[in-house]
Amino acid sequence: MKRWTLEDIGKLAGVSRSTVSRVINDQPHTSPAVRQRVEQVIRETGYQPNSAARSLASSQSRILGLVMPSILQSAFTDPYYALIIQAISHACNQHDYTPSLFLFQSADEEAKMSQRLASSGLIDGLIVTADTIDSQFVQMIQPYAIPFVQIGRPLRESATCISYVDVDNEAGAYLAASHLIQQGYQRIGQLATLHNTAGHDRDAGFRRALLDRGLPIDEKLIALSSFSEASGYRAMQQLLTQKPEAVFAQSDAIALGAIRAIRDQDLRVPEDIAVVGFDDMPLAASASPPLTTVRQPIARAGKLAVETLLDIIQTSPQPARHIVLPVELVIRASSGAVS
Amino acid sequence: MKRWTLEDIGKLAGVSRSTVSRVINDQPHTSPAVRQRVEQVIRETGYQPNSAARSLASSQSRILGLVMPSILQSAFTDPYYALIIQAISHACNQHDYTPSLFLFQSADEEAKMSQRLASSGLIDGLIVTADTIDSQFVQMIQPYAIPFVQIGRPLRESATCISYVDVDNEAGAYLAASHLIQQGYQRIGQLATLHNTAGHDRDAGFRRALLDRGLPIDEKLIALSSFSEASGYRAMQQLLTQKPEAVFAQSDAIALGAIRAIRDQDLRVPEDIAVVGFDDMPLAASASPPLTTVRQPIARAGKLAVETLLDIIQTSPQPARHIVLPVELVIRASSGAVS
DNA sequence: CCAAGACTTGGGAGCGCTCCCAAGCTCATT
DNA sequence: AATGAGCTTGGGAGCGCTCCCAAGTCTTGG
Repeated sequence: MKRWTLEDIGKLAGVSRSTVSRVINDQPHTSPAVRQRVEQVIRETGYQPNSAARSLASSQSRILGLVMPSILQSAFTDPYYALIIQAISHACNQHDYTPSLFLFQSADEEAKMSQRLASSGLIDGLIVTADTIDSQFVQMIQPYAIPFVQIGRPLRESATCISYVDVDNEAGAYLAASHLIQQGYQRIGQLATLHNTAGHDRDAGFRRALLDRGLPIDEKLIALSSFSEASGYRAMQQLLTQKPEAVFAQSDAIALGAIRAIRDQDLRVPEDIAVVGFDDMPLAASASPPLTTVRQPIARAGKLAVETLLDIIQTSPQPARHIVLPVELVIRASSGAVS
Repeated sequence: MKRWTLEDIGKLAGVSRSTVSRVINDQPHTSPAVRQRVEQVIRETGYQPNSAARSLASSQSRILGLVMPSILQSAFTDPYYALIIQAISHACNQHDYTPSLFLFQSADEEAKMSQRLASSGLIDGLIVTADTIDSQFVQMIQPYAIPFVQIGRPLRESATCISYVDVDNEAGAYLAASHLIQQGYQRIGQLATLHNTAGHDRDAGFRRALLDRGLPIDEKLIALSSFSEASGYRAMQQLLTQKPEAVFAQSDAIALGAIRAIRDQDLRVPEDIAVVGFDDMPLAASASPPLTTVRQPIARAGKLAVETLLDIIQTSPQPARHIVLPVELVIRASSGAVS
């Protein structure tokens, strides 16, 4: 299969390479007849412009990088990441950008790669999933001019100058806890994680709902987990000693682990203990019983992250963009509600 | 942050750009003293070579593409894909290649992109997860010179000229079914998928084990599923009407769905029905009960796919490489074994 | 009719690097 | 002493494209 160049196509169509370039880049100032002739030759030859030459001449690669810092490594099988990656990939396809992936195994690797990602011209911009409390990656790339968007809220101290796309975690947890309270439950536990800002915000929303409804906050009803099914199982086993009537789990994976722990004690969901999750993963609706959960618009977040990044690349970095997407409560059987 | 060029670094170090190029590319014929001087200037300036210029001049991008055809779209949250992607990404990092991702939404998109992927110089090679029966993507790129490796066995007709990395699915299913037979079970069901070659091979191994041990194959004990937990649940519900004593599920996700269906009927695993899966996903060991399963070396497969592709890129496409990785049976509680 | 502006086209130059060959120096062998 | 081989260094050229400006043609308004 022959590699054609602009010059080749120009000769075949009887025009210059400049004209061919104008045609493939949809620029004005080419007559319709000439345009048609060039497009015909392109179709017949299967010509594809050389990516490296385009990048070098135009100073942009049309490649976006998706970065996952090393501390997310063990959580990577959580469906949340598959859904985010899928949404980002599809959005890139829509906009004629290529997504590339940077999954790091160590902080050293991150330090080594950050400079190269920011300076080599390999990528036009970055999407960073870095709402974890102790990730340094964003700090490392900030001195450079490379455009980036964070998925998840940054810490408050740096939030003003960092563009991010987040979901309203606090409101979601508030909805979940309020729903359980409205169902009449008083001893409401939480399976919480404090590794990232999402975890903190969900914890805050849970606490606010209890306070707003005049319920006391019993710290013994809050067990720490990480965002995995197995970790949720262990945390729920611990929480069962406190005899909660209901439990809010900060993610669906945690919720499924909690359900498994409850059933392993021959208790029933929701008859003995009601459960609410957060995410509305594909698995939630088909769980036993179907899971009441807070739906976060993951696909939408991924899409918006790409679009926000392209906006930054194409217009200007300032002002920083802060997008917080609404969540909604999806009531199914696990909370004992009659829906 | 200034963008430095080879010329800049050469001037600062008092050498030509050719010498700087030789230093950053680890080429011989540069004196140690000069090398050191250049490296010092590089450290002080933070110089990063421009990727597009390198690609254009050297005719290689050092970017590998990972392709997932559109029919895998709905299965993408299966942890198998996260693990494969993670392994591929890490192997790319080790070899100083950048992974890029092509998740397609339609066959049209695939057709449109195949030519560009194969011809634009954007990527040096492709890894294709395309063992599904009706994927056309591999056929579309074959006329081009682009190096590629398939993950999963191709159909027999095209197997000789396509390089692939697979696991021994047939042997794995044989082990699983044999284990159940050795436990004394006679009415052994299967939750099967026939969408891809892995599914076919696992079905073949299951059948061969039964035949080898003189057990009849009862087609009513084989229910069709796809590779998801929910689909496994539904298929198991169907299979329960046939009263199996044990069941081999072609993946861990299917097995977890089967376990849930069994428990929803107030039956116990393994006391009432034994279950064996395939994959050894992170979830398998921590399931209730811990899942007996066939471990496939996903991380190893992903790594080998990258290394095989680099070998093809760096040496030659022929002969095609066929790598089949061994699997192993991991005995836990779900099959009723005393381990 | 003339001048100015808009449209169309082509060619020079540059983007930042790698590849390749020429030139110079040093060392070893005859 | 002369010659050849090996090492080191530098500069020309090219990779394939985009950007920019010059030149030519056509249209419109005064």
